[in-house]
Amino acid sequence: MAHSMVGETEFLDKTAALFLEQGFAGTSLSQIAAATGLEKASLYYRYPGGKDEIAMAVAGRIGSWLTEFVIQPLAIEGVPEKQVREVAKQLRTLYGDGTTWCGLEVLSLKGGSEALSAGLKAALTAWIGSFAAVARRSGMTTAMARQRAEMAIAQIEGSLVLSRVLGDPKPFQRTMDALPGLLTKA
Amino acid sequence: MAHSMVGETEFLDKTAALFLEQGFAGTSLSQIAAATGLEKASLYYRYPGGKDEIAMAVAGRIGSWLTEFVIQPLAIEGVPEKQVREVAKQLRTLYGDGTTWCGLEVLSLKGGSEALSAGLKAALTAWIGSFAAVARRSGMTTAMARQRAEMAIAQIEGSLVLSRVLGDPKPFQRTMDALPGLLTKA
DNA sequence: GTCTATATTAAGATAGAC
DNA sequence: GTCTATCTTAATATAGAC
Repeated sequence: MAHSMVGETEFLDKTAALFLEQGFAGTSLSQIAAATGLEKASLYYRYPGGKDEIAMAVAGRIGSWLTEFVIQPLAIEGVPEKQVREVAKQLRTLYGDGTTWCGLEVLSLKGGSEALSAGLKAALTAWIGSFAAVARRSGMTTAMARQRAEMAIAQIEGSLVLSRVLGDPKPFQRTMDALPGLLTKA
Repeated sequence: MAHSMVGETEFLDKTAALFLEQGFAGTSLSQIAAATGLEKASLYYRYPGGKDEIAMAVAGRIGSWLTEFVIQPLAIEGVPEKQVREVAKQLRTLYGDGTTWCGLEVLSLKGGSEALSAGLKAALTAWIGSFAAVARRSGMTTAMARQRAEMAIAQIEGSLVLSRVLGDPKPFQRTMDALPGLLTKA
Protein backbone atom coordinates (compact mmCIF):
# COMPACT_ATOMS: atom_id res chain seq x y z
CA MET A 1 0.00 0.00 0.00
CA ALA A 2 1.90 3.03 -1.24
CA HIS A 3 1.40 6.56 0.06
CA SER A 4 -2.33 6.71 0.30
CA MET A 5 -2.94 10.40 1.03
CA VAL A 6 -6.53 9.86 2.03
CA GLY A 7 -8.29 13.14 2.86
CA GLU A 8 -9.32 14.21 6.35
CA THR A 9 -13.06 13.99 5.87
CA GLU A 10 -12.87 10.67 4.01
CA PHE A 11 -10.69 9.31 6.78
CA LEU A 12 -13.10 10.45 9.48
CA ASP A 13 -16.18 9.15 7.67
CA LYS A 14 -14.67 5.70 7.34
CA THR A 15 -13.52 5.71 10.95
CA ALA A 16 -16.90 6.95 12.14
CA ALA A 17 -18.55 4.00 10.40
CA LEU A 18 -16.32 1.63 12.38
CA PHE A 19 -17.05 3.34 15.70
CA LEU A 20 -20.79 3.39 15.00
CA GLU A 21 -20.78 -0.31 14.27
CA GLN A 22 -18.45 -1.57 16.98
CA GLY A 23 -18.19 1.17 19.54
CA PHE A 24 -15.05 2.96 20.71
CA ALA A 25 -13.56 0.13 22.76
CA GLY A 26 -14.48 -2.43 20.12
CA THR A 27 -12.57 -0.68 17.36
CA SER A 28 -8.79 -1.09 17.07
CA LEU A 29 -6.20 1.08 15.39
CA SER A 30 -5.40 -1.86 13.11
CA GLN A 31 -8.99 -1.88 11.91
CA ILE A 32 -8.92 1.86 11.36
CA ALA A 33 -5.67 1.52 9.43
CA ALA A 34 -7.10 -1.28 7.29
CA ALA A 35 -10.34 0.59 6.61
CA THR A 36 -8.69 3.86 5.67
CA GLY A 37 -5.61 2.62 3.87
CA LEU A 38 -3.18 4.27 6.27
CA GLU A 39 -0.61 2.46 8.41
CA LYS A 40 -0.84 2.70 12.18
CA ALA A 41 2.25 4.88 12.38
CA SER A 42 0.58 7.37 10.06
CA LEU A 43 -2.43 7.52 12.33
CA TYR A 44 -0.13 8.65 15.10
CA TYR A 45 1.40 11.27 12.84
CA ARG A 46 -2.05 12.73 12.15
CA TYR A 47 -3.40 12.17 15.66
CA PRO A 48 -0.51 12.03 18.14
CA GLY A 49 -2.99 11.36 20.94
CA GLY A 50 -3.90 7.99 19.44
CA LYS A 51 -7.37 6.51 19.56
CA ASP A 52 -8.68 9.11 22.00
CA GLU A 53 -7.74 11.91 19.65
CA ILE A 54 -9.22 10.08 16.66
CA ALA A 55 -12.46 9.62 18.58
CA MET A 56 -12.51 13.34 19.32
CA ALA A 57 -12.09 14.14 15.64
CA VAL A 58 -14.86 11.69 14.77
CA ALA A 59 -17.11 13.33 17.34
CA GLY A 60 -16.33 16.65 15.70
CA ARG A 61 -17.27 15.24 12.31
CA ILE A 62 -20.54 13.94 13.72
CA GLY A 63 -21.15 17.37 15.20
CA SER A 64 -20.65 18.86 11.73
CA TRP A 65 -23.25 16.51 10.26
CA LEU A 66 -25.62 17.54 13.00
CA THR A 67 -25.00 21.21 12.31
CA GLU A 68 -25.36 20.84 8.58
CA PHE A 69 -28.42 18.60 8.41
CA VAL A 70 -30.33 19.43 11.57
CA ILE A 71 -29.33 22.63 13.29
CA GLN A 72 -28.81 24.89 10.27
CA PRO A 73 -32.04 23.86 8.47
CA LEU A 74 -34.01 24.62 11.63
CA ALA A 75 -32.26 27.94 12.26
CA ILE A 76 -33.61 29.73 9.19
CA GLU A 77 -37.03 31.31 8.74
CA GLY A 78 -39.79 28.98 7.62
CA VAL A 79 -42.80 26.86 8.50
CA PRO A 80 -41.77 24.75 11.51
CA GLU A 81 -43.69 21.63 10.58
CA LYS A 82 -42.30 21.61 7.06
CA GLN A 83 -38.77 22.15 8.36
CA VAL A 84 -39.04 19.28 10.82
CA ARG A 85 -40.33 16.98 8.10
CA GLU A 86 -37.23 17.79 6.10
CA VAL A 87 -34.98 17.20 9.09
CA ALA A 88 -36.67 13.85 9.73
CA LYS A 89 -35.84 12.90 6.17
CA GLN A 90 -32.18 13.76 6.76
CA LEU A 91 -32.12 11.79 10.00
CA ARG A 92 -33.47 8.74 8.20
CA THR A 93 -30.54 8.90 5.84
CA LEU A 94 -28.03 9.62 8.59
CA TYR A 95 -29.14 6.60 10.59
CA GLY A 96 -29.51 4.25 7.64
CA ASP A 97 -33.25 4.04 8.21
CA GLY A 98 -32.71 2.66 11.69
CA THR A 99 -29.91 0.21 11.01
CA THR A 100 -26.95 2.10 12.53
CA TRP A 101 -26.02 3.34 15.97
CA CYS A 102 -25.99 6.94 17.08
CA GLY A 103 -22.60 8.45 17.83
CA LEU A 104 -23.86 9.79 21.12
CA GLU A 105 -24.66 6.35 22.40
CA VAL A 106 -21.61 4.65 21.06
CA LEU A 107 -18.98 7.17 22.03
CA SER A 108 -20.39 7.92 25.47
CA LEU A 109 -19.61 4.48 26.82
CA LYS A 110 -16.80 4.62 29.34
CA GLY A 111 -13.38 4.20 27.78
CA GLY A 112 -13.27 7.53 26.03
CA SER A 113 -11.55 10.61 27.43
CA GLU A 114 -12.93 13.47 29.47
CA ALA A 115 -12.63 15.84 26.52
CA LEU A 116 -14.65 13.45 24.37
CA SER A 117 -17.44 13.39 26.94
CA ALA A 118 -17.46 17.17 27.00
CA GLY A 119 -17.66 17.33 23.21
CA LEU A 120 -20.55 14.89 23.10
CA LYS A 121 -22.38 16.84 25.76
CA ALA A 122 -21.92 20.05 23.79
CA ALA A 123 -23.26 18.45 20.62
CA LEU A 124 -26.28 17.03 22.40
CA THR A 125 -26.98 20.35 24.08
CA ALA A 126 -26.91 22.09 20.71
CA TRP A 127 -29.27 19.50 19.28
CA ILE A 128 -31.72 19.91 22.12
CA GLY A 129 -31.54 23.68 21.80
CA SER A 130 -32.26 23.48 18.10
CA PHE A 131 -35.32 21.26 18.56
CA ALA A 132 -36.52 23.41 21.45
CA ALA A 133 -36.28 26.55 19.33
CA VAL A 134 -38.46 25.12 16.58
CA ALA A 135 -41.01 23.94 19.14
CA ARG A 136 -40.96 27.40 20.69
CA ARG A 137 -41.58 28.94 17.28
CA SER A 138 -44.59 26.66 16.92
CA GLY A 139 -46.20 28.38 19.87
CA MET A 140 -45.14 26.31 22.88
CA THR A 141 -43.93 27.77 26.13
CA THR A 142 -40.18 27.72 26.69
CA ALA A 143 -40.47 24.98 29.29
CA MET A 144 -42.70 22.78 27.20
CA ALA A 145 -40.59 23.28 24.09
CA ARG A 146 -37.51 22.17 25.97
CA GLN A 147 -39.30 19.12 27.30
CA ARG A 148 -40.58 18.13 23.88
CA ALA A 149 -37.09 18.55 22.42
CA GLU A 150 -35.62 16.18 24.98
CA MET A 151 -38.49 13.78 24.49
CA ALA A 152 -37.99 13.78 20.74
CA ILE A 153 -34.29 13.08 20.94
CA ALA A 154 -34.80 10.38 23.56
CA GLN A 155 -37.38 8.81 21.27
CA ILE A 156 -34.92 8.89 18.37
CA GLU A 157 -32.07 7.34 20.37
CA GLY A 158 -34.30 4.76 21.99
CA SER A 159 -36.08 3.73 18.82
CA LEU A 160 -32.68 3.17 17.23
CA VAL A 161 -31.92 0.71 20.04
CA LEU A 162 -35.22 -1.08 19.48
CA SER A 163 -34.78 -1.24 15.73
CA ARG A 164 -31.28 -2.60 16.04
CA VAL A 165 -32.06 -5.21 18.69
CA LEU A 166 -35.28 -6.33 17.01
CA GLY A 167 -33.72 -6.23 13.55
CA ASP A 168 -36.72 -4.22 12.40
CA PRO A 169 -36.51 -0.61 11.19
CA LYS A 170 -40.16 0.16 11.94
CA PRO A 171 -39.78 1.60 15.47
CA PHE A 172 -37.29 4.13 14.17
CA GLN A 173 -39.36 4.91 11.12
CA ARG A 174 -42.49 5.45 13.21
CA THR A 175 -40.50 7.86 15.36
CA MET A 176 -39.48 9.81 12.28
CA ASP A 177 -43.10 9.93 11.14
CA ALA A 178 -44.19 11.28 14.51
CA LEU A 179 -41.38 13.82 14.83
CA PRO A 180 -43.07 16.83 13.16
CA GLY A 181 -46.15 16.46 15.35
CA LEU A 182 -44.14 16.04 18.51
CA LEU A 183 -42.14 19.20 17.92
CA THR A 184 -44.82 21.47 16.45
CA LYS A 185 -48.23 20.45 17.88
CA ALA A 186 -48.97 21.42 21.46
CA MET B 1 -6.67 -14.71 47.22
CA ALA B 2 -7.64 -18.15 48.47
CA HIS B 3 -10.47 -20.23 47.07
CA SER B 4 -13.17 -17.63 46.80
CA MET B 5 -16.25 -19.72 45.97
CA VAL B 6 -18.31 -16.73 44.97
CA GLY B 7 -21.88 -17.70 44.10
CA GLU B 8 -23.31 -17.66 40.59
CA THR B 9 -25.73 -14.79 41.04
CA GLU B 10 -23.24 -12.66 42.94
CA PHE B 11 -20.70 -13.29 40.21
CA LEU B 12 -23.14 -12.31 37.47
CA ASP B 13 -24.33 -9.19 39.29
CA LYS B 14 -20.78 -7.92 39.67
CA THR B 15 -19.95 -8.74 36.08
CA ALA B 16 -23.15 -7.13 34.84
CA ALA B 17 -22.14 -3.93 36.60
CA LEU B 18 -18.88 -3.90 34.66
CA PHE B 19 -20.57 -4.53 31.32
CA LEU B 20 -23.17 -1.85 32.01
CA GLU B 21 -20.48 0.66 32.78
CA GLN B 22 -17.93 -0.15 30.09
CA GLY B 23 -19.71 -2.24 27.51
CA PHE B 24 -18.85 -5.72 26.34
CA ALA B 25 -15.74 -4.87 24.31
CA GLY B 26 -14.53 -2.45 26.99
CA THR B 27 -14.54 -5.04 29.75
CA SER B 28 -11.67 -7.51 30.08
CA LEU B 29 -11.49 -10.88 31.79
CA SER B 30 -8.84 -9.42 34.10
CA GLN B 31 -11.33 -6.81 35.25
CA ILE B 32 -13.99 -9.44 35.78
CA ALA B 33 -11.53 -11.56 37.74
CA ALA B 34 -10.53 -8.61 39.90
CA ALA B 35 -14.13 -7.54 40.53
CA THR B 36 -15.39 -11.00 41.43
CA GLY B 37 -12.40 -12.40 43.29
CA LEU B 38 -11.88 -15.28 40.89
CA GLU B 39 -8.76 -15.90 38.82
CA LYS B 40 -9.01 -15.87 35.06
CA ALA B 41 -8.46 -19.60 34.82
CA SER B 42 -11.46 -20.12 37.08
CA LEU B 43 -13.59 -18.03 34.77
CA TYR B 44 -12.77 -20.48 31.99
CA TYR B 45 -13.66 -23.38 34.23
CA ARG B 46 -17.10 -21.90 34.86
CA TYR B 47 -17.57 -20.52 31.37
CA PRO B 48 -15.46 -22.50 28.90
CA GLY B 49 -16.63 -20.24 26.09
CA GLY B 50 -14.85 -17.27 27.64
CA LYS B 51 -16.17 -13.73 27.50
CA ASP B 52 -18.93 -14.57 25.03
CA GLU B 53 -20.35 -17.19 27.34
CA ILE B 54 -20.09 -14.86 30.33
CA ALA B 55 -21.96 -12.20 28.40
CA MET B 56 -24.68 -14.72 27.62
CA ALA B 57 -25.02 -15.56 31.30
CA VAL B 58 -25.15 -11.86 32.17
CA ALA B 59 -27.86 -11.35 29.57
CA GLY B 60 -29.77 -14.18 31.20
CA ARG B 61 -29.42 -12.54 34.58
CA ILE B 62 -30.68 -9.24 33.20
CA GLY B 63 -33.60 -11.14 31.70
CA SER B 64 -34.35 -12.50 35.16
CA TRP B 65 -34.40 -9.01 36.64
CA LEU B 66 -36.76 -7.94 33.91
CA THR B 67 -39.04 -10.89 34.61
CA GLU B 68 -39.00 -10.39 38.35
CA PHE B 69 -39.41 -6.62 38.53
CA VAL B 70 -41.32 -5.76 35.37
CA ILE B 71 -43.02 -8.65 33.65
CA GLN B 72 -44.31 -10.57 36.68
CA PRO B 73 -45.72 -7.50 38.49
CA LEU B 74 -47.63 -6.55 35.34
CA ALA B 75 -48.89 -10.07 34.71
CA ILE B 76 -51.10 -10.30 37.79
CA GLU B 77 -54.59 -8.85 38.26
CA GLY B 78 -54.72 -5.25 39.39
CA VAL B 79 -55.20 -1.59 38.54
CA PRO B 80 -52.97 -0.90 35.52
CA GLU B 81 -51.96 2.62 36.46
CA LYS B 82 -50.99 1.59 39.95
CA GLN B 83 -49.01 -1.37 38.65
CA VAL B 84 -47.08 0.77 36.18
CA ARG B 85 -46.26 3.28 38.91
CA GLU B 86 -44.75 0.43 40.90
CA VAL B 87 -42.80 -0.82 37.88
CA ALA B 88 -41.48 2.69 37.24
CA LYS B 89 -40.20 2.71 40.81
CA GLN B 90 -38.35 -0.56 40.20
CA LEU B 91 -36.89 0.75 36.96
CA ARG B 92 -35.55 3.81 38.75
CA THR B 93 -33.68 1.53 41.09
CA LEU B 94 -32.52 -0.80 38.34
CA TYR B 95 -31.06 2.07 36.33
CA GLY B 96 -29.56 3.93 39.26
CA ASP B 97 -31.94 6.83 38.73
CA GLY B 98 -30.59 7.38 35.25
CA THR B 99 -26.88 6.98 35.88
CA THR B 100 -26.27 3.54 34.37
CA TRP B 101 -26.57 1.99 30.92
CA CYS B 102 -29.21 -0.45 29.84
CA GLY B 103 -28.04 -3.98 29.09
CA LEU B 104 -29.85 -3.97 25.79
CA GLU B 105 -27.88 -1.02 24.53
CA VAL B 106 -24.56 -2.12 25.88
CA LEU B 107 -24.63 -5.76 24.89
CA SER B 108 -26.13 -5.25 21.45
CA LEU B 109 -23.05 -3.45 20.12
CA LYS B 110 -21.21 -5.62 17.65
CA GLY B 111 -18.60 -7.84 19.20
CA GLY B 112 -20.99 -10.19 20.95
CA SER B 113 -22.06 -13.54 19.52
CA GLU B 114 -25.11 -14.47 17.48
CA ALA B 115 -26.66 -16.31 20.41
CA LEU B 116 -26.30 -13.20 22.57
CA SER B 117 -28.14 -11.11 20.00
CA ALA B 118 -30.93 -13.66 19.91
CA GLY B 119 -31.21 -13.62 23.70
CA LEU B 120 -31.38 -9.84 23.82
CA LYS B 121 -34.06 -9.81 21.16
CA ALA B 122 -36.11 -12.34 23.12
CA ALA B 123 -35.82 -10.27 26.30
CA LEU B 124 -36.84 -7.07 24.53
CA THR B 125 -39.76 -8.81 22.84
CA ALA B 126 -40.98 -10.04 26.23
CA TRP B 127 -40.67 -6.55 27.66
CA ILE B 128 -42.65 -5.01 24.83
CA GLY B 129 -45.30 -7.70 25.17
CA SER B 130 -45.63 -7.03 28.87
CA PHE B 131 -46.06 -3.29 28.41
CA ALA B 132 -48.48 -3.85 25.53
CA ALA B 133 -50.62 -6.16 27.66
CA VAL B 134 -51.02 -3.59 30.43
CA ALA B 135 -51.88 -0.91 27.88
CA ARG B 136 -54.41 -3.27 26.34
CA ARG B 137 -55.94 -3.87 29.76
CA SER B 138 -56.29 -0.12 30.13
CA GLY B 139 -58.65 -0.07 27.19
CA MET B 140 -56.44 0.57 24.16
CA THR B 141 -56.71 -1.32 20.91
CA THR B 142 -54.14 -4.04 20.35
CA ALA B 143 -52.33 -1.97 17.73
CA MET B 144 -52.22 1.16 19.84
CA ALA B 145 -51.14 -0.76 22.92
CA ARG B 146 -48.24 -2.28 21.03
CA GLN B 147 -47.22 1.12 19.69
CA ARG B 148 -47.35 2.71 23.14
CA ALA B 149 -45.29 -0.14 24.56
CA GLU B 150 -42.55 0.38 21.98
CA MET B 151 -42.74 4.12 22.49
CA ALA B 152 -42.38 3.74 26.24
CA ILE B 153 -39.34 1.48 26.02
CA ALA B 154 -37.74 3.70 23.39
CA GLN B 155 -38.32 6.65 25.69
CA ILE B 156 -36.69 4.79 28.58
CA GLU B 157 -33.64 3.75 26.56
CA GLY B 158 -33.27 7.14 24.95
CA SER B 159 -33.69 9.14 28.12
CA LEU B 160 -30.96 7.01 29.69
CA VAL B 161 -28.65 8.13 26.88
CA LEU B 162 -29.58 11.77 27.45
CA SER B 163 -29.14 11.56 31.20
CA ARG B 164 -25.78 9.91 30.88
CA VAL B 165 -24.41 12.24 28.22
CA LEU B 166 -25.75 15.37 29.92
CA GLY B 167 -24.75 14.16 33.36
CA ASP B 168 -28.25 15.01 34.54
CA PRO B 169 -30.75 12.39 35.76
CA LYS B 170 -33.79 14.55 35.02
CA PRO B 171 -34.61 13.31 31.49
CA PHE B 172 -34.78 9.75 32.77
CA GLN B 173 -36.74 10.75 35.84
CA ARG B 174 -39.27 12.68 33.77
CA THR B 175 -39.70 9.59 31.62
CA MET B 176 -40.42 7.52 34.69
CA ASP B 177 -42.96 10.09 35.88
CA ALA B 178 -44.70 9.99 32.49
CA LEU B 179 -44.67 6.19 32.16
CA PRO B 180 -48.01 5.40 33.86
CA GLY B 181 -49.83 7.93 31.70
CA LEU B 182 -48.18 6.74 28.51
CA LEU B 183 -49.16 3.13 29.09
CA THR B 184 -52.63 3.56 30.59
CA LYS B 185 -54.18 6.76 29.19
CA ALA B 186 -55.41 6.65 25.61
C1' DG C 1 -13.18 -25.96 41.70
C1' DT C 2 -9.62 -22.77 42.17
C1' DC C 3 -5.05 -21.73 41.89
C1' DT C 4 -0.06 -20.35 39.66
C1' DA C 5 2.29 -20.07 35.64
C1' DT C 6 2.66 -19.55 30.93
C1' DA C 7 1.56 -19.59 25.95
C1' DT C 8 -0.15 -16.90 22.21
C1' DT C 9 -1.99 -13.19 19.99
C1' DA C 10 -3.19 -8.48 19.35
C1' DA C 11 -3.48 -4.18 21.25
C1' DG C 12 -1.49 0.73 21.66
C1' DA C 13 2.57 3.22 20.67
C1' DT C 14 7.45 4.77 18.88
C1' DA C 15 11.91 5.01 16.09
C1' DG C 16 13.87 5.93 12.10
C1' DA C 17 14.21 5.23 6.88
C1' DC C 18 12.53 7.36 2.77
C1' DG D 1 3.64 12.50 5.41
C1' DT D 2 3.82 7.72 5.04
C1' DC D 3 6.22 3.73 5.42
C1' DT D 4 8.61 -0.76 7.74
C1' DA D 5 10.05 -2.58 11.81
C1' DT D 6 9.85 -3.05 16.52
C1' DC D 7 8.76 -2.20 21.48
C1' DT D 8 5.78 -2.82 25.45
C1' DT D 9 1.80 -4.01 27.45
C1' DA D 10 -2.40 -6.36 28.01
C1' DA D 11 -5.66 -9.22 26.03
C1' DT D 12 -7.67 -14.14 25.51
C1' DA D 13 -6.78 -18.71 26.53
C1' DT D 14 -4.58 -23.18 28.32
C1' DA D 15 -1.69 -26.59 31.22
C1' DG D 16 -1.09 -28.63 35.23
C1' DA D 17 -0.51 -28.45 40.49
C1' DC D 18 -3.35 -28.70 44.56
